[in-house]
Amino acid sequence: MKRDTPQQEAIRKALVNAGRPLSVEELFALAHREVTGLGIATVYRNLRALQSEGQIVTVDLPGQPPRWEVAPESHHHHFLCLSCDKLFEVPGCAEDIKHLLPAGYTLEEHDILLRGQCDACAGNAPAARHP
Amino acid sequence: MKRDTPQQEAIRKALVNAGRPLSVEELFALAHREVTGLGIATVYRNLRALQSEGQIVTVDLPGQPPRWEVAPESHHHHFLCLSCDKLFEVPGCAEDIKHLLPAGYTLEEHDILLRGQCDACAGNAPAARHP
DNA sequence: ATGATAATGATAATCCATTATCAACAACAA
DNA sequence: TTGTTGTTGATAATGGATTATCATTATCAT
Repeated sequence: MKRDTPQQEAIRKALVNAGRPLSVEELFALAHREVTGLGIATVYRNLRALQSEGQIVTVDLPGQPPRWEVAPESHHHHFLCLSCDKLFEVPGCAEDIKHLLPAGYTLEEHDILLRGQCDACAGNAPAARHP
Repeated sequence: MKRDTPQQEAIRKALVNAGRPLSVEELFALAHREVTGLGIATVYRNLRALQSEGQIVTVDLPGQPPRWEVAPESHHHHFLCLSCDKLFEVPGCAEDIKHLLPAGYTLEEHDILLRGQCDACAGNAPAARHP
């Protein structure tokens, strides 16, 4: 029977509190603050578990290992900061992507990835806005 | 001094003739038709060489090894067929992606990836349109 | 409080894509 | 034609992320 552990809770809460997709490394660092001695294997294990429970989903980026976010409630895309390498959720969508579709092709899914400087790295924000 | 070889030419021509980004596997299969005995290491070697010459660029897809296309002349994005796994170039861009950008963030780059059925797989095309 | 056993942490093993190695081959200047 | 040496093909090695293993620990129904 399933059991609750501090490790599980630390990992789940880190994802929820972050409010943005986390890499395994980010997640490990955050959860490790709560549970000293946390092992990386436990992070991977619990990520898989949370995924199969439908609580979280992977965010695949070009040329990078996947990140993880809480199962989204609404359609959105992502912004990757080229300075701090943090990934952010951006709500909404670009309507006119459908105009890109060549004749004869059918569209089922799409991804949009924006890259640049996040507010903190662009110098527009107080420090530690995204801890 | 640099030397010309049938392997080099087969690899470069396969990319040019394909008219769309190719994976290493696709490229290897195509070039192997021209040069029997072609080794996979030669494919990787020549891809790197063509890249450093600026003739080709990588196309990074989420969760997949990179593909390769001839250095683009104009801004474009890509369409991935969920049936045949071929990647196609789609010209143009979605103008209103800039509206996605949160306040305080600055945009430097963006990627758009469409997914669905290509014309051949959607049943709209004669066979072998994209050999 | 205790026993059954799920979960953990350390780390070895695996998986895949890519790169390094090196003997054999082949391009090409002379 | 020949010598130099850039290139190739086969394959071992590498690198990085993820998974498996297993002894130990900790949860929780009883």
